[in-house]
Amino acid sequence: MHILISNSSKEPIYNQIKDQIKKMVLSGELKEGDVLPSMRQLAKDLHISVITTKRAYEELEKEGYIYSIIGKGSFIAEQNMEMIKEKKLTAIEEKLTEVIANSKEIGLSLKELKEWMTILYEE
Amino acid sequence: MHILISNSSKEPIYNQIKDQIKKMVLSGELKEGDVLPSMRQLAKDLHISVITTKRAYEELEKEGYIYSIIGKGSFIAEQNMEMIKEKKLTAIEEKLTEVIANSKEIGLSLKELKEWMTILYEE
DNA sequence: AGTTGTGTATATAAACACTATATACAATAT
DNA sequence: ATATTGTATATAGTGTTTATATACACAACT
Repeated sequence: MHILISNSSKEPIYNQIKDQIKKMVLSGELKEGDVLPSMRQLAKDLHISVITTKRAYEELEKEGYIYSIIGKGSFIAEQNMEMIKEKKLTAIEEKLTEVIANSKEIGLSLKELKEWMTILYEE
Repeated sequence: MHILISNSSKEPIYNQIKDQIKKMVLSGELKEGDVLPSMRQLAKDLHISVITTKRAYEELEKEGYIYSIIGKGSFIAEQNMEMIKEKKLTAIEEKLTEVIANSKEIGLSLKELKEWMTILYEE
């Protein structure tokens, strides 16, 4: 369970924490039931305030990645992969719809759009 | 040339002005060379500061909708379709990049993405 | 030339949002 | 009981956004 933060990064600390934990969940490095460092411990390790780790964990909980229990600790939540996927798919569809609307406005063909996407995908 | 502002709106004043002028340009109500109210006159009419009208006009100029000449006034610019296209292309690229990032996270392949896009495009 | 009407630049104020914090409170484990 | 866990409240520091006053620069018109 290694979390690093960069003070020079423009990303806020709580976000750096969130991203790293999310990544570990998505990669399978962390699995359902796994214990996370306590807010206080993590705060001590990173030399930041408890409130900041609290914020990171709180948002991760809202997004369904972890859950916390007073007196016990914080844990990786049931991997509701389907749910996460669903959310991302919805987001993708929304953006894709906008992209297509914009493309049609300026007469960008489906073929051109696909070619562009291929280039971006492979970068 | 009627511009109205709402003080209760959450939209900033300079943006309300911008949007209304843009709309008139895009609808054809205002055409190349048409004279806009002077910054001072508009400020007086709307009971706001010149700096605010200045900001609206300034941004409209940056976006290519109008141009201003010291001592003369502000005018509707040549309708530069190319420029508008360029902007849309940039917007498309940004969204497409996000779409691809999201797709990779959940393992959506380029092929699947293309198929999806085809469906959305043809709807 | 002088006056008036244009747009412009600088420095500032006020409101708001965001990030991070200290400190005290509440529940659980031992 | 005591230590360890998460939680709630109130606050400080920072940066961004919105709007302003005031003085400057250029052009048109007597």
